[in-house]
Amino acid sequence: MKIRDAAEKTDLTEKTIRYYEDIGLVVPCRRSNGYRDFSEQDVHKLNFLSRARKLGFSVDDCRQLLSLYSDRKRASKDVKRIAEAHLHEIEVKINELSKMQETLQFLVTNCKGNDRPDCPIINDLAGKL
Amino acid sequence: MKIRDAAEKTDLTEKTIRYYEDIGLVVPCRRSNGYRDFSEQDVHKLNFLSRARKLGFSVDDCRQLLSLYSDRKRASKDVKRIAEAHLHEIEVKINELSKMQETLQFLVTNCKGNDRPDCPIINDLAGKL
DNA sequence: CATAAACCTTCTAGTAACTGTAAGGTCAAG
DNA sequence: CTTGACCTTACAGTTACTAGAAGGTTTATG
Repeated sequence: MKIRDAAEKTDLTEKTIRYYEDIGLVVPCRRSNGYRDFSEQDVHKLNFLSRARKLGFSVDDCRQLLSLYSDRKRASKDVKRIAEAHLHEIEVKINELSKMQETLQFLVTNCKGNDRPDCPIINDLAGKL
Repeated sequence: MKIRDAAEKTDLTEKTIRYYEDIGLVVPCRRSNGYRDFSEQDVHKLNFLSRARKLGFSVDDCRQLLSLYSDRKRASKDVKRIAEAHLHEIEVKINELSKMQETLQFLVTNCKGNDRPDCPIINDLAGKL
């Protein structure tokens, strides 16, 4: 299967698929003309990557997950460990963003948003209270 | 004031401050020996940047905010517009992360995390259900 | 059959916002 | 006078791609 079809089947771009080959994640065979030839197996892996990335796993996490995916003797605790670590990162990010959101919402609400210069947002950023 | 002191007063690293000079955000004078010499004004601006970055504004947003900060004739609506756009981005990110969190939490909860290979996380990523 | 469109290839550079490291100049203290 | 703390620049690396250029191959059309 050529790269375009692989891209369509996996909801990845051709660029991304080539990139994943570059970094050694999924390396397809080549035809005699030099074109990449993706097997069903390759497409499965790309789909796996596509889904894992959409859950926010880093490419490095994906590499490990893909290795576990291909390992019939894997221990589910190894998978779970990676997922839990990622879950923790997500929680941390959500907390950070929520704090920003709260502060910003307060400032925006109190900003009149008119043609005058006085602005609680600027004041806050300037450290003036 | 030398860069080390500026860094301490603004909760930025020296690297970051040099970077901000590189991209033209805060450009201090130089002493005869080539050392940077930060004025109080410079430190105010760096502090402004430090706070804006901590609220998640992009460096590009910061550039605009800094310009508005220095503009006595600014209209608060210009500031508010930037802040609202950023607030919206934050909301979008939180929503994305929350979805990931929900899915991942479900999968992690259902993974036994033992030495056996069967794993709902891997199954989900593989598209098997 | 020629050619043009559609597809494929590699390579380099750019993105965001820094961080790390190396090589080297300056200055105050002992 | 030399040691150590501080300063400088410059270049590479980080993440995960994306854009674009230059060019080879295949397929469809006139």
